[in-house]
Amino acid sequence: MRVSREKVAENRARILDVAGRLFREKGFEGVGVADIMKAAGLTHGGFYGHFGSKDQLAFEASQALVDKAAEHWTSVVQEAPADPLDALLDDYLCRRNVDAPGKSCIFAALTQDVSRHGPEMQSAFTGGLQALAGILEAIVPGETPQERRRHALASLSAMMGAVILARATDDAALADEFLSAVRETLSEPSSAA
Amino acid sequence: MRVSREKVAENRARILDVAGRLFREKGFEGVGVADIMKAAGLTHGGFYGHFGSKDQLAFEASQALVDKAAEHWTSVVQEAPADPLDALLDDYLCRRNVDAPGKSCIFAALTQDVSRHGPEMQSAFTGGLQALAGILEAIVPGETPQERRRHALASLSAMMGAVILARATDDAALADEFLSAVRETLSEPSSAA
DNA sequence: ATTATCTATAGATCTATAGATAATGC
DNA sequence: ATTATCTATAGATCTATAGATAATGC
Repeated sequence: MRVSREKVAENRARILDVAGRLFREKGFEGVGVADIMKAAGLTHGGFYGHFGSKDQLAFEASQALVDKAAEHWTSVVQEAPADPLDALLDDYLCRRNVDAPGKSCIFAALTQDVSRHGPEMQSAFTGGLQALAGILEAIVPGETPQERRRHALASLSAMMGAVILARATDDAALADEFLSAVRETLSEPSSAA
Repeated sequence: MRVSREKVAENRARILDVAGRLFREKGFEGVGVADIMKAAGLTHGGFYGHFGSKDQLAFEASQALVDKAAEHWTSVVQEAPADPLDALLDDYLCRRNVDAPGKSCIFAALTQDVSRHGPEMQSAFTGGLQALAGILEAIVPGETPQERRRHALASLSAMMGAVILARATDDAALADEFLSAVRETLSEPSSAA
């Protein structure tokens, strides 16, 4: 059952896409190659024609999601030139984001998994974090570049921390409190101090 | 090879202790029952005399670590009545904490794993997060209880977010920046605003 | 006699590979 | 003829259990 060259590229892209979703939902170790291929509508054995190993897929899918996150943040900021920080906070700190890990930020879903992985994966995450920090530096309050850098990294920690904690509780009210607490704290100009 | 009743209790406690360390280091799915028992100096099969399943061990070990975290925070705060918030920030946002996940805060190590688990585990986490939030509420700046509550949840998000992100990067300078950014932002009284 | 632990293994699952199959593309 | 996918399976690993072993505690 050979397929056209175009279909091959399509299949590879679909495997990457499905893997990105399942990894974010279940973690790298919570999903197998067979699960991914089945969700992509292909057979288990066909996987190794596209990727050398599950680890290589995990790396490529993660790199793609890291890049996608930076692109998404850039577009959210560009589409709201009047109040880019508020737009970003609204976009990130929302229930939809908390409830759909398979469709949202890789950092909120796989950071702890990545910290247990090898240096390639951590290098991809480092690049993504620097990119997001750079976007924030340009829009957070602060008198000096140092102040804005510090504020950007603290904001990044709080935003991702809030979503990560909100997902781990079965108390919906507490989850919402995490989101709104960070939302309100970061949108106050005085919090830059 | 039967052992004394006292030894049995000791063995059970050691399994829990070793499991708590290995789970924090490698995640719930990254370590097996055999690994845990070997690290505890016992054989694989003996496990099921102490716990009904791996999942039950994961729950009991997590509950114990959640309780331990709240006790630790309480003692840190009590030992520095002059500046409890600074003491807590110093204790939490440090390299030793980042570098030794097996010995430090369960929330910084297993929160994303827990968000993929069942409601019992999430319930244990919820209780722990409320306890830590309560400790923070008493020591963060803020005029009203609402303001302190909000500040406590935002601080919790930033503290845990910083350690989680610091662990996922291979760039030691960036990791330190996350820690110091949150450290400095949260210790400034004006940041409560 | 009871029972905590050990030895051995069943049964399921997971990654990866080998060879067969069948449609594309020279 | 080439090659992307499929079928089938090897080999490793993981959870859990059954029966044997040997030291405790009535």
